[in-house]
Amino acid sequence: MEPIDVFKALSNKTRLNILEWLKEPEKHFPKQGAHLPKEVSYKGGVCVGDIQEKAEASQSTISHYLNMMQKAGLLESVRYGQWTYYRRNEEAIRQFAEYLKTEI
Amino acid sequence: MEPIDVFKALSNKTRLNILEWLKEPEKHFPKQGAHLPKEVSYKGGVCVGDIQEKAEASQSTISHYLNMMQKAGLLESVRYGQWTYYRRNEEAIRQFAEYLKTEI
DNA sequence: TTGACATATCGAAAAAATTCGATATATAAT
DNA sequence: ATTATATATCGAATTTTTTCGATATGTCAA
Repeated sequence: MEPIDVFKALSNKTRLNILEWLKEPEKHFPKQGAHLPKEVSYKGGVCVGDIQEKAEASQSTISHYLNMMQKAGLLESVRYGQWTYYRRNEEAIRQFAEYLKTEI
Repeated sequence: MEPIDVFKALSNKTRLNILEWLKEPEKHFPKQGAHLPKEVSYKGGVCVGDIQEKAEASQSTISHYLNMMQKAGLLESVRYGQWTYYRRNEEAIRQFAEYLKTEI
């Protein structure tokens, strides 16, 4: 987890929004999980299409953003069938906040 | 203090270094304060030239960086004669770390 | 197996950030 | 006044980021 990549990932309003939305997925994505079979229920994950719709950018842009945020360590993803669900990587985020507090 | 501006300011290795160096100015800038009259002694501030020398970038680039970091709220500056001293804005940095911990 | 849908990847145009040297401004020293 | 020094600002070239539409890949349903 390179701090610089995290800072870059967070220096964009849309990406920052996505991270905040994913703190309370059920609040910001009322329809979330519609495609998820109950038995797997990827806790808190939201599919790309739902995120795209809310973020109002093109599909490729959002896909790119999510990939960037995942590489930075902020998000993690799981694929179920044709859907990819993204959720926050809380442990990594916590670590980053800790790093910021102690090192910066 | 716009979080996005802070994230942008921090998404560059040189600027991140500067912020860290300024945590312990006497350690990283042994000659610091050489120009400062004792009676004013701008606690912990380091002049642009010293920062530039250590950062190994052009004078205009460093001046630009410092200005950017100040606008973001990370640094504050005072001018004494022909020298401008920059130091960390600890209160703003603390606030930012707090924001990150609670909002992100 | 064909068609529909979700997401990822590609390639390119536009916008923004990086970085420099040159120059301007301000102060200090002679 | 002139000269030297420190920093800021300007203008431009280069690099990186943003953002899109088009296309590829993978999965599901009929």
